[in-house]
Amino acid sequence: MLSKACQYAIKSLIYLAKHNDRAYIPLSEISKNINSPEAFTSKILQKLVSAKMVISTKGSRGGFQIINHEKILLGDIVEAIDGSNLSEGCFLGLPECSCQNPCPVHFKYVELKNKLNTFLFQISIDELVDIGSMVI
Amino acid sequence: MLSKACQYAIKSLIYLAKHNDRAYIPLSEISKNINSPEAFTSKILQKLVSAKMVISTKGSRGGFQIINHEKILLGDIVEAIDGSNLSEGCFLGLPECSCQNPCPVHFKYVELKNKLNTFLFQISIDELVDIGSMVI
DNA sequence: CATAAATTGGACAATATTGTCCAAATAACC
DNA sequence: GGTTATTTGGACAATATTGTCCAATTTATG
Repeated sequence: MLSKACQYAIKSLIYLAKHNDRAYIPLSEISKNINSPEAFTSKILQKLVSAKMVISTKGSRGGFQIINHEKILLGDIVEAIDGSNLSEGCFLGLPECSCQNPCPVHFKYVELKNKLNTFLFQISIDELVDIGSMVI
Repeated sequence: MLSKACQYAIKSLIYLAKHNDRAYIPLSEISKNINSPEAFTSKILQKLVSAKMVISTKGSRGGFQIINHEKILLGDIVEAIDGSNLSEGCFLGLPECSCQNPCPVHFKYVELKNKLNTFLFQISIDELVDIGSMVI
C-alpha cells in the first residue's frame, strides 16, 4: 500500500523522535536501526529536510534531528515523499470522475477514502513513539 | 492506490458485464471503450481468462465473455492481477509485525484494513453495471 | 480452400521506483 | 591545520510496472 520510500521515511522519523533527547543522529545509525539501505535512506532524509520535518548538519558529530514531532502527521510524510496523498483521485483512474459524474464505485470509494484520510491525518509521529513492542 | 493493470481489469469486466447479452466481444472494442492500451489490455484479459472470470475464443467473431458476473468481487480481481490483495501486510513493511508484536501503527491500521476489505470483498462487478453516469 | 478477424505468447521498449557509488563540501576535534 | 566523520548532490544500476510489436494459431465465412 505504502511505497518503500514512505515506509523508510516514517521509520526514520519514529527513530529520530525516539532519540530526540540526544543531539544530531547520523544516517548510518538511522539506517542500521530501521534496517534500510543507507544511500537510499539518505535521499529520503534529504526530502524530509526540504519538507522542514528534519534539520541536518554536515561534518563530524553531524546528522539529523526531527523538529515539531507533534505536528508531523503520516499524511504529511506521504505527501512530502510521494508528492501525492494515497487517497487522491478516482479508484478506476478516471480523471473526469466526480460526485456529479461518478464512476461506478465512486460513492463507496469516497467513504473508504474518508477512513484512509482519518488514518493518515490523525496520527502524528509523536503518538507513535511509545506504541508498539517493535524495535525501531 | 490501484495499479493501472487492476484499473484496466475492472473496467474491462464492467464493460463485458454491460454487454453480456451479446456474444463474444473483441479486445479492440473493449480497449476502445475503456480507453486503455490495446496490447497491454490483451495481457490483462489473458490473466482474467486464466482466473476463470472470462472465457475467450480465437478467430473471426471471437473475443471475450464474462462468466459468473455476480460472483466476481473487486478483491478477487486485484488478487488475480496483482497477485496480492492491497490490504496484505504491515503498513511499515515489517515482516514480523503482528498483534503479538505490533508495529506502532498496527492496531489502527488493522481497522483501516477491515474497511478496505469490506470495500474490496463486498462489491461485485454485477452491482456496478447499472451504477454511475460514467460511460464505460 | 482462401481470406479475414480474432486470441495467444514471446520478445522487446519505456518509464518509474528502488537502490548504489563516489566526489565535494562542511564541521568538530586533536 | 590536518584528519575524521558527516551530509549533499550527481550519476549510475537494478528491478518492477507499464506498454508495444509481431509471428503463430485458430475460427468463421464466402
